[in-house]
Amino acid sequence: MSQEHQTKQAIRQSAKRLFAAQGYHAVSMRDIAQAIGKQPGGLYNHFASKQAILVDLMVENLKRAHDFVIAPLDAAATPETQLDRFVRQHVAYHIQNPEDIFIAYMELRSLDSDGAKLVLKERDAYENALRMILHTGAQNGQFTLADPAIHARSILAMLGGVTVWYRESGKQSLQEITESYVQAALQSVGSTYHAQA
Amino acid sequence: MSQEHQTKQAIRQSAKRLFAAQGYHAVSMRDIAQAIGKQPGGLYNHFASKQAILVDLMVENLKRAHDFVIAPLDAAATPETQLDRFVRQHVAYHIQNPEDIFIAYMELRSLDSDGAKLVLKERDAYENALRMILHTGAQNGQFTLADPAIHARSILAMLGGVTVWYRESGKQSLQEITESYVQAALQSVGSTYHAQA
DNA sequence: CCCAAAAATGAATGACTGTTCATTCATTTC
DNA sequence: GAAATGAATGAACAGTCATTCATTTTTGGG
Repeated sequence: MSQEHQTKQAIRQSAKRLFAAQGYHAVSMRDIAQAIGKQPGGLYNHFASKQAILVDLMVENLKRAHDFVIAPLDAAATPETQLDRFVRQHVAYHIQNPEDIFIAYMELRSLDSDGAKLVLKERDAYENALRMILHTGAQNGQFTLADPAIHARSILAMLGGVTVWYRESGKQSLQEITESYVQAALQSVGSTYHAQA
Repeated sequence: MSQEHQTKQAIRQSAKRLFAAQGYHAVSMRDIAQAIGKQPGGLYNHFASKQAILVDLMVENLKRAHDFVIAPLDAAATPETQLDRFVRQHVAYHIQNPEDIFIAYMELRSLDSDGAKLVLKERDAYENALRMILHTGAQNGQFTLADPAIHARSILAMLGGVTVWYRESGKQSLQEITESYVQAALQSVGSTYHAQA
């Protein structure tokens, strides 16, 4: 049983690394098998198809992101504090899981219709949490924004760039980058709240 | 001669549409040929390879973006006005050329080393123009930002989301979306400048 | 120690890949 | 009207793709 898990986990890890580096369609089952020192046929003892590996990676990623970013938020805190904490955790998760994040952004279109349904359900739950923070903040007057949905997407798109930036930047520390993003996110919704690390 | 251009342009258009919809590796030369009602072998009368088609699309896109967004900027204007105009033109170009933009973001890794050199040269010229605006604004005190380079990338990443957002949003007009992005971009660098459409 | 179940093998399958090429066709140039 | 030019054809090439499967090997529990 631990043997089974070992191989299955090795497949996950290798597939994740290869999909992130080259893209789903550019990676073959032979590549994945070779990366773990096995024959391609054996992969089908653990996953029904190449597509099933991709779906597994994307769904598991979104569940872990939700547990790490959304679940710990204090519903009783102010919207500014919630947004502050959201950005910090979101950025931290991005930095800690660059390959998962890259795959999540790039390989949505490589999903077939069944897989897309599962993945999008998880993604919507995540986005909706941010929308609610902005919505509440706008209602209470702490935020200045025309539409919570569009600002939520704008913030997520902005934060999505952190992976690329962090990789290419040598000079900035993770803390400096995080503070910049917290500042940019808070200012983008017109908040005068001062970030607290 | 016009016959040649007709077919070559038809290849460009079909390849652009297919690459944007399915991704470079998911599209075959047969798919492109079929889309223009020709045989696959004939494509090689106009492009040396599949890779050459991708490079052609990406380089031409960046040259057109530069002509449309960067070139018209008034170097004598204030950084706030320049950033305002940059965002408007940038967003407009994104909305008007969603397929080019999608390919530019997604298919960088599908380039071989020769093609990547050509494409990245064009991209750097574009990014550098925004960096200079932020740099000048920070020096003159109109902007509040720790690092022009990181804020430039953060803005570009934020604006990059406009294509996805615009496609999925039914309620917001292009003008409303543009104003939101101008506001978000200006606020993200701490400017108190009021956008003027 | 045995035996059932799981895992791995390695060859085979048919379909699809980018690319080449001899040939044909249409159009333009002398 | 002949010669030249470039575009299009459609078959063929060698290679790769995801997947299947009969077979062998490994494993863990009674």
